[in-house]
Amino acid sequence: MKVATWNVNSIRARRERVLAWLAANEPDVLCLQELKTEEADFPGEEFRALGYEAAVCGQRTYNGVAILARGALRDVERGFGDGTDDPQARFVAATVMAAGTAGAPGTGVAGAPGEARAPRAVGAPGEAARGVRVMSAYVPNGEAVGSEKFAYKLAWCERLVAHLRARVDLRGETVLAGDFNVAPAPIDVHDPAAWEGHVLYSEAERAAFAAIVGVGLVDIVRRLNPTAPMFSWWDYRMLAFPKNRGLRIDHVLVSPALAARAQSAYVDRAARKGKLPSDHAPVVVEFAESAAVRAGG
DNA sequence: ATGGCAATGTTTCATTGA
Repeated sequence: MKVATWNVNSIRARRERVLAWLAANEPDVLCLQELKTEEADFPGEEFRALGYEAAVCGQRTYNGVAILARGALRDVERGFGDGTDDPQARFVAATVMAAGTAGAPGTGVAGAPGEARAPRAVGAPGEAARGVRVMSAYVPNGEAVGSEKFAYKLAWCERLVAHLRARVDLRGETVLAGDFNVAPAPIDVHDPAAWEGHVLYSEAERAAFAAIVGVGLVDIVRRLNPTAPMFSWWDYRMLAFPKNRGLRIDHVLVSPALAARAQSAYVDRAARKGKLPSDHAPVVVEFAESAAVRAGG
């Protein structure tokens, strides 16, 4: 199973780039952030033609998140459902059925490049019954430390923690992926001394991120890559990308059951290149097939 | 301390992002 997350900075502006990336990389799950689009304008049919179902929590102009997956999506939840009446579209969850049980690149199950295909059937019975719970999150930017938006960011993270504790089964196979807008440690910042105390790399934000992980999740990209920076975002300005002045702010957090199956993780820097890229690159994690699937169901 | 780049709607500039 291959799972990815990508802040695309407008799905309408990045539609062709995302479609091409899906066709070339064939992840089982892709979490998207910053759609900047209502669900009605989300290009769902084009993703369906590539074999992906979509769960979308959209919004005009700002925010917006989605989950794309090969195979059926069940129990879609938009927002935290915590009664705060928050209009910002920053969280969507869905259960992906039998992700990764078939259709890996080269198997031919997914069809020839460019060939329209329906979502593939579920695989092993045990896997299909259980599924993988996937959450796509777009943590607020926070604008500046001490600002009103910064307070909203910290409060939003507390709401996320409450949601994870109350509503998510972390004993199962669970993925929380997205743009967290927090660099957790010095290794995640190109110049930690310069960034210290600024938004994205302040003590309060690092504590908020630690609290999210602390519910019982694993920062699997860092666990699999203990010494590499793994930057996922570079400023559009100042030649930040060619100079590799980046931050690791997009994360894939997984439950222990899934962490045990994780094999590799990487940032696809190639997707940040070329004309009109997003300022974020996709973060990808690959998992071994579950024991039930390896055994043939 | 500032601006630099990009997308969007409020469109010939302001807002937001990170």
